[in-house]
Amino acid sequence: MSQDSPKRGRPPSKAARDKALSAARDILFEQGFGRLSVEAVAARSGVGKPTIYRHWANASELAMAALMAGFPEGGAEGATLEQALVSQLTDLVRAFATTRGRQIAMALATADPDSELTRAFRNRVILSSRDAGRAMIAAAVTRGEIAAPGTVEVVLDMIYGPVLYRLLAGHQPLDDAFATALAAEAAALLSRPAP
Amino acid sequence: MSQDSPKRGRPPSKAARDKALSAARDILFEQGFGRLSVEAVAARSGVGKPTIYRHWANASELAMAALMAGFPEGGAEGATLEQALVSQLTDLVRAFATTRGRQIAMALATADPDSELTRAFRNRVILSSRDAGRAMIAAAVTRGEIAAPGTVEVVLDMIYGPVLYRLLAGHQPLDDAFATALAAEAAALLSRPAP
DNA sequence: ATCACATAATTACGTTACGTATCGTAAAGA
DNA sequence: TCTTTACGATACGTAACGTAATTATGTGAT
Repeated sequence: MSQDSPKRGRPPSKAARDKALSAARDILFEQGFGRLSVEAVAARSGVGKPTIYRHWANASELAMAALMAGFPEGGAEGATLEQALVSQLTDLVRAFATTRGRQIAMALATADPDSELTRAFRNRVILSSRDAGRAMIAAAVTRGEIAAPGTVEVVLDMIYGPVLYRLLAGHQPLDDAFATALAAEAAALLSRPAP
Repeated sequence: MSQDSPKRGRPPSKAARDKALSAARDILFEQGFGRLSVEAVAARSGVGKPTIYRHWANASELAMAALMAGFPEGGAEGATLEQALVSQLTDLVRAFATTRGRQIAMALATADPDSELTRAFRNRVILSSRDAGRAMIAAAVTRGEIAAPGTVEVVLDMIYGPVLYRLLAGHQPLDDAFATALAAEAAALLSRPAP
């Protein structure tokens, strides 16, 4: 499908799209989410405002698109579950601990939850690590390293939820030490023999 | 301290403050966070705009103040750790699952993290349940119901983080069933014998 | 080559909300 | 009464919104 019309008229300029995204990213890093407006991106990039609105519905979606590019994949490697978790959670925590992290949280919270781009953003930023984690747990179960947990989805929530929690609540630091401790605690609990 | 001046001049009107808060809450529930503006609150409440700015720095702070009132306390009761957790997490999940929940997340993400009111909000909404949880775990340890976990703070993150995680990421439902499953999984993992 | 068409950039517009300043009025203590 | 402080009303300049009209430009079809 989607071979309906072999393209009539002037094609959308990938250059304009990239210039807008790049300007949005610059503004996000330099001035933060609050300063990101469609007008500012238009002014900085030289791309016309209507063109930006042709690509994204509002500033939140533009922000998400800009933040999505260059976000690390969720995968990780390691011989044991704990090693794999440490590696993955360290990457994740580092990505969130930068200025980018709070901006991502803002974009997530602000954006329309049902939007197409919001879903893509969640898949890329939130759920990819989660999927990798699901595979890691399955592998550990097959290895006999841990017993199968009662509800895998809930266990995944317990592993990845804390990262967002610390970012938003800010009650405790979000750093490498936390990533290590979280991986260790999760692995330790899961490694205990099931009754 | 703070007996500096035994009050000169016209005292701030508690009535005006309450009217503004109540109007803000109404707008939040009827139209959501995006529609909450200082102007709208002023128009709806009859309170002057400058008066509102005298009380709160911006719309986010006003929203937090409005949301803070009427949020459930974090406490919970139960003979076993799991029972207490089920009760507490059900309350928490219900509070977040309503429209209010997403608005709270938005206010949290949007507001200045260092603001005075933001800290108060976090204490009230986020950390009170966490503190109750810490007590519940300590009690369960003393009862011999569970072994002492490696890092209590991390375990608390693993219990309460998932709620915010599901709210923001939206990958899985945030409902009573989830509260029950989360409590069960946490209690089951903690109840396993330490190696 | 020329036509039809979709997109580009520019410009302008009406709207909403911002946060501040000024004003005269109202309520308290001195 | 006088002083002080907060009140409501109003007005202001600024910023950004999202849309429309316009002209220019690049591409496939005729």
